[in-house]
Parts: sequence; C-alpha cells; structure tokens
Amino acid sequence: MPVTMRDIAEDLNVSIVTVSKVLRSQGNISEATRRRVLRRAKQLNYQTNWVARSLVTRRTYTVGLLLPDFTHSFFAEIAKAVAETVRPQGYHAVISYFEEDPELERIEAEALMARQVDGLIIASAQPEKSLFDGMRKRKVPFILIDRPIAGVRASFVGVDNEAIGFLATNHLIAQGCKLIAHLRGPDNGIAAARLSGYRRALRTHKLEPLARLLVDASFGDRSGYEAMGRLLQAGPAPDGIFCYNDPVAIGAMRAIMDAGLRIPHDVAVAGAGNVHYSDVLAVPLTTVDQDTVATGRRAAELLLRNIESERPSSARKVWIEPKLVVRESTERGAAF
Amino acid sequence: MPVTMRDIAEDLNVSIVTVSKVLRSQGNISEATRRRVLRRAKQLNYQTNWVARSLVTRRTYTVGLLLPDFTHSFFAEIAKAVAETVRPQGYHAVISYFEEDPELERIEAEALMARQVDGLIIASAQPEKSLFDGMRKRKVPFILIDRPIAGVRASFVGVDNEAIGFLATNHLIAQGCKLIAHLRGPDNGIAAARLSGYRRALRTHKLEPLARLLVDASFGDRSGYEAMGRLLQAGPAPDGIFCYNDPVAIGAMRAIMDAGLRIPHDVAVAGAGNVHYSDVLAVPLTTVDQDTVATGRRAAELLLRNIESERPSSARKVWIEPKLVVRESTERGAAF
DNA sequence: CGGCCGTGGGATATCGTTTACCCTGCCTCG
DNA sequence: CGAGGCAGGGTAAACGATATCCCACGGCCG
Repeated sequence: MPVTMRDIAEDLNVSIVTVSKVLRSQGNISEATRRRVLRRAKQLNYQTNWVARSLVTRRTYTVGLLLPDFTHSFFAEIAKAVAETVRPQGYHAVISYFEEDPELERIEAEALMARQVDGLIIASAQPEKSLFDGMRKRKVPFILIDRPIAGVRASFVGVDNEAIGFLATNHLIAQGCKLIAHLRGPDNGIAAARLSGYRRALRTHKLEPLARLLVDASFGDRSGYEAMGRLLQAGPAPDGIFCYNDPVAIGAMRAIMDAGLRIPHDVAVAGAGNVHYSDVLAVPLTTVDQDTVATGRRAAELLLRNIESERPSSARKVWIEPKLVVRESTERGAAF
Repeated sequence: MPVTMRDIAEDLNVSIVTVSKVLRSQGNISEATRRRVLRRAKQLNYQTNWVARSLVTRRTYTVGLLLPDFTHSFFAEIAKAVAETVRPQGYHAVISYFEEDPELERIEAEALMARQVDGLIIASAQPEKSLFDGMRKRKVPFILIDRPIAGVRASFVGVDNEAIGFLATNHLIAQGCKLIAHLRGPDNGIAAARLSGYRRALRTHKLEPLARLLVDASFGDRSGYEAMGRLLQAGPAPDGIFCYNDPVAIGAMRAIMDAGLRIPHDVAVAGAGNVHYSDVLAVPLTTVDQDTVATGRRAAELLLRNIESERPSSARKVWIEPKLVVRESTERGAAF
C-alpha cells in the first residue's frame, strides 16, 4: 500500500499535522523539522492522496469537459486548450463525451459531478433543462461553449457565426465574384447565423440575394457534393460559393471539378472551420478559422474565475472573433 | 451543500449504514425500508459522493490514459475506444497528454496516480525507466500501447507494423507493380518494422530491393513531397510506392502530380494509418488501417482484467492485425 | 425448553487528510 | 516581574462514505 503522512510522522516522531503543514508550507514549523519531513517524504516517494485531501477541502482541482465527440478535431483542439489553460493553476481536465445523445449527456454530467469536479465546460447537445437546473442546485459552476442554448441562463463562449458568414462572403466579393451561392447547413442556430452573415455581406455590397443560389446541404462532404450538383444543374454556375463548413466545401469542390469547371478560375470556394487537412487538398481550401484555442482558453479562464470566486457570478457571453484563412480555392486576384 | 446519506438517514430515522446498504443493495434490509430510502433519495436527488466512497474502498473506478497528443485522430480514436470499453463496467477514463515530453509524461503520470486512478494506459514517449519502477512499486496496473518500450516488462497492445509494410507492398505487387519504392519514416522502431515488412514482401515475390528505391522521409506531408521529388529526379520513376504513413503519402502524391505523372496509372501509391480524410483527397488513398478501435478496446480489456485480479498478472503482448483499405490510388487492375 | 438460525438493522472504527483550536516555553517590554 | 506574543508544535473533530462486527427478536427443531 502507498506511503501516507502517517508513515512519515511515525518515522520522525512528529504528529501527522506537522507533516501536513510542512507539505503545504502552512503554519509555523522550524526549518529543522521542515527539512527532516521533506527529506523523508522524498525518500519514501510520498505522494499526496488527492482523494483524501479532496474529501476535506471539498475541492478536487478537476474540471469536467463534456463534448459531443472528441475525435472531431474541433473539439479535440478545444479540449487541449482547456487542459493547457487550467494546468498551470493546478487543475486537471477530465473529458467525457456523449455522442449527441441528450440522455447520455445527462448521465455523464452527473457522473462528473458525483466525482466532485469543481466545474464543467459543456458543448451541449440539447436543452435538457433539468440538467442545468441540477447543476445550479448543486452550485457547480459551468460554462457553455460553441452552442448557446436558448433559455438557459449561463456563461457562454463561442465563435461569432454571423461574422463567419460575413467574412467569407465578403472575401469572395473582394475577389471579384458577382454571383455568390451559399450551401447552407443543417437546421440549427449555427447554420442560421452563418447564412445571415452571408446575407449581410451581399446586402452591404448591394448584390441581389437570389433564391436559387441558396441551396440546402448538411454537414458532411456527401451532402456538399449533392447540393452542388443540384445547383449546377439548375442554371448558370455561380462564380463564388460560401459553404456551411469545410466538409461541405470539399464535397462541393469535387462536384465542381467533376463538372469540368476550374477552382478558383471558374468558381471560387470558401468553407468554414479550418479543419486541419484543408491545405493538403487538391486545391487548398480558403476557410474561416474558428480559433478553437481561444475558445477553449477563454472558457477555461471564465470557469476558473467562477470556481475561485464562490459567488454565482453573472452569466457572461464571450464571442470569439473568427479569422479568414485565404488559400488557393479563392485566389483569383481582384482583377477578375 | 449537496445531499448526503446522513440527510436521508435523519429524515427517515434509520442509520446511515442502512441507507448505505440500500443504495448498494447489500445486506438484509426489508422491502419496506428499502423503498422508503430509495424514495427519499430520489426526492432529494441524492448522488453518491465518489470521493468519500473511493477513500474507503480504495477504488476510484477511474483509469488514466496518457497520450502524446489527443488532437491526433489516431490517439483520439484510441481514447474513445478505451472510454467506450470501460464505461459499461462503471469506469471512467481521464485523459492526459504530454506532448512527447518525457518530463511532462512523468509529472502527469504521477498526478494521475495521486488522484488514485485504478490503472493506466500509456502511449509512452520515452523510456524514463524510473516512471515504470514507480508504477510497479505502487502496484498500479498499467498497459503500454502503440509504442513498445525496450527493457520495460509490461503488457503491450499495438499494431503489427511489420505486417503493415508487408500488406501494403504485397498489394502493390498484386496490382502489377514491378518497381516499388519506399519512403521510409523517422528513425524509430515503428518505421523500422514497416520497412522490414516492405522488404519481406519484395523477397517473397523475388523482386530486387534496389537501394535507390529506398528514400528517407519523415512523418509529415512536406517530407513526403521532398523525398518523392528526390526519387523522381534520381532516375526512372517507380510504378509503385509504399509510404511510411498517410501524410507522407499525401505529400508524395502531390510531387507525383506536379511531375506530370498520373496516379495510379503511372505510379500507384499506398500509405499507412488511414487518417480519416484519406478518402476526400484528389485521389483517394489506399492505406493500411491500424484498427485504433481494436487497440483501444484490447488495451482497456487487458487493463480491467489486471485491475480486478489483484495479482501482478504476467506481461502480455497483443498484436493488432492491420487491414488493407484499397482506394483509387492503387486501383489499376492486375492486368497492368 | 434450550439452542440455533435467519432477518433486519445498528455501533463503531476506518480511509488519509485538513481545520480549528489549544498548549508550552521563552523572550520582550513596560 | 507579570502580561503578552510568538515560535513550534500537538489534539480532536471533521469530511462522507464503507466494513466489520454485534444485537434483538422470532420461529423452529429436537
């Protein structure tokens, strides 16, 4: 069995409390005993038992991270940023995922709380309101990320999706595109915001938002391929496309090339999300980066502040600024 | 503050022990009190305090997972498989990473042990032998994955890299390639094993292993591009290439196309690793899948067995069978 | 009728720390 | 010279559960 403070105390004929004080540099302990304790601790390779410590301090120095799927690089990067932000403060991140299943999400959240995490960061699937009530009742601080949930009063950190749509579309316009289509994402707030940014950019430049240039896609490359196919059959090809996200854009690019058109010469393509293989594609893809690192970092900082400050701090919303990443798929020069 | 067993016990005028027994379905408790306790627990929304329970049972039902980097999809997928395997048994996985830094690796491992994980799964960077000694001393079961460490007696689960080299090369031969090159990886055991599989395949089919067809690359797409460039300049182009991994293969493909050659018509290309975007490339890439799911699952199963069985179970080595994934980059039909 | 057993439940110690006090000298200072 | 303060420790009670025994009672059996 592992070494405990008791072992050290008995070896040295001091009390356990003395050992504890030395190890935490608390209270008044003479330099002599301090050294003796430290030396013996090192010899025995003593390690704090965090379970015991947590029981009495009511702090585990652990934050829970609840994600739909950490094999998606988007979430993996957020997780990494969170872990890196809390580590210097002595916290660990424990990561759980729930596969977009609200029931599993509740179960995992409660498991994390039963393990007494000091706080939670959640990219929630669904407004299972009871979950949030439960957290509030137990006064566990939590931060929502990426997906705001209507009707839940909570701090939130996420990218400004409207800005993503605006940035990408604006860039296409700056590249000289006149007929700009949008492959729109699934029926959720994120897709709606990106669409609305697309519309604002068109409006700003007095381009007409033609209905036939707005095509339903989803979130995968297959849906992008199909949507693009429909768009190309329906009439004259657009000269620019903003796609809901990178996979959709990749599918669209394939459809464009299959149709014998060239990127960006005939059609410029922009995506969103900056998946990390966007630049090893046949034509490297212009996209809008969501700055996962900033998202994770800000969320973690906010959470730590809430944890340390006891008080049920007011719900803050932090919007991360997206950044345009220009690659070949839109580089046609303003001269076009 | 959260609800405890004491709250339930006082409300019902029974002892804490009785409550505890009901909640764990242990001991003899009458159906009547059983129901009363359960009802009250539900009303109060009682949740086991795992910190307290763990202190006395000496079990946290938590396994640690120590990875170089979980934003690499390879490790993320392993992590997911591990989490999924242990979850039904009531365990949680807590994931840590160490960025290939042996010092950080040791620190994180000890932090996990201080948090009393019941076992560890490690894709270790380096043979900091002291780390493994420490784990053995504290009798924390652990399993190495992906990277065997020479001189450390421990259970291991990983893919058979020699088989990867053999499978890929063999496939190229079956596709009719006669002049097969290899872009070799960095100087480690994994690359060496893949190379040796490549050689065995050539030998088996009595093809000559020309020295000029063996080119040093590294692990990134840039290195693949450059290595391929050198190879093409040095003499007649090979008609098949097996690359250390997928990124290298992607770089190589770009170099091949830049040289005006066609894939797979002029050169067939095979990679290894099956990164999840291999099939959205300009030419979908034939590769060898490492079966991350099996790796994670087997490692988790082995670990759980070790945990449950107390006894310092003997070090087992499990080799995961890789699987060939054929895509366009090698599809030329045996007729060539 | 005494002994034994099963049922239903409780008392108490324990897990390894921290926390909140308390105690004992000795020194200083008015 | 007595009060007060501080340095350097110690005692005891948590923290929230589980483990290990123990007890009372009733029924049943020989």
